Amino acid sequence: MEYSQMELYLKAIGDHNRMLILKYLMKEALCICEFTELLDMTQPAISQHMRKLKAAELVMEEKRSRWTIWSLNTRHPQYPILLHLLSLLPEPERTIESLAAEGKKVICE
Amino acid sequence: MEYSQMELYLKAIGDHNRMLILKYLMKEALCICEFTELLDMTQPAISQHMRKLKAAELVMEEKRSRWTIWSLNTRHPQYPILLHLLSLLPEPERTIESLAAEGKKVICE
DNA sequence: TCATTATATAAGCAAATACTTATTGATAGC
DNA sequence: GCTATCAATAAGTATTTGCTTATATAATGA
Repeated sequence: MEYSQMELYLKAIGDHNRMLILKYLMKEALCICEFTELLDMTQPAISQHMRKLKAAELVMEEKRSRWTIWSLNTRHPQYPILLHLLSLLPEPERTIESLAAEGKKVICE
Repeated sequence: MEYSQMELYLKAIGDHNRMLILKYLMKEALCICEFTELLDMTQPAISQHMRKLKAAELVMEEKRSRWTIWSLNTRHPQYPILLHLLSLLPEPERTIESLAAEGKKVICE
């Protein structure tokens, strides 16, 4: 692995919000509009984060009509390391389920 | 592990020059003046990098008279992960031995 | 076809980062 | 005590990063 690749990889993971994104994706595939509610962030901010995670090949996207569904790239050579790192982190407070209770449940497809 | 801790940890590792520093420290403890030659960087730049690695508890320092000897923190809870990540990287081109051949061998202690 | 929805992209801004030159602080040797 | 050496720190600069508001693009539904 090139140094530049490792730098891209670790920098992609090593951001507070992107770690949260990855923690959520461990459970299930999600779309941007779900993340905007879960993380209380603007759509472009989420989109930029996904662009970085995609560039590092940590996530994959699937277009489903007007929705883009994001999931973890389980085929990544270092996927087990990522899982290990993420397992060290606390579970995020909000869940898709708690969004419903807040009346913020979004519907993707 | 707190999210902020993980961020500090990954950001500390995720820099090209700091990865090189860590690769060298896998082999042996070294001082700033050795790094300045190995990495062809200024002393303050190296010092700032060591400050970041120390803040993330990845390295430890030992003062020996006028020299500060740096070594990996093998007691770090995630030390095995660090070793694994570093093992994925190519060996640095310069070595302490090649410095001698270049007439740049420095003497610490 | 037009309006709506989802999201990528553009442009700009503030903060963080990696570097530099200069200075300061600590230690050793004479 | 003075001088030399090593390295931490200060201050400044250029670049990168994470965010915003605005806009463009793509897909769906009426």
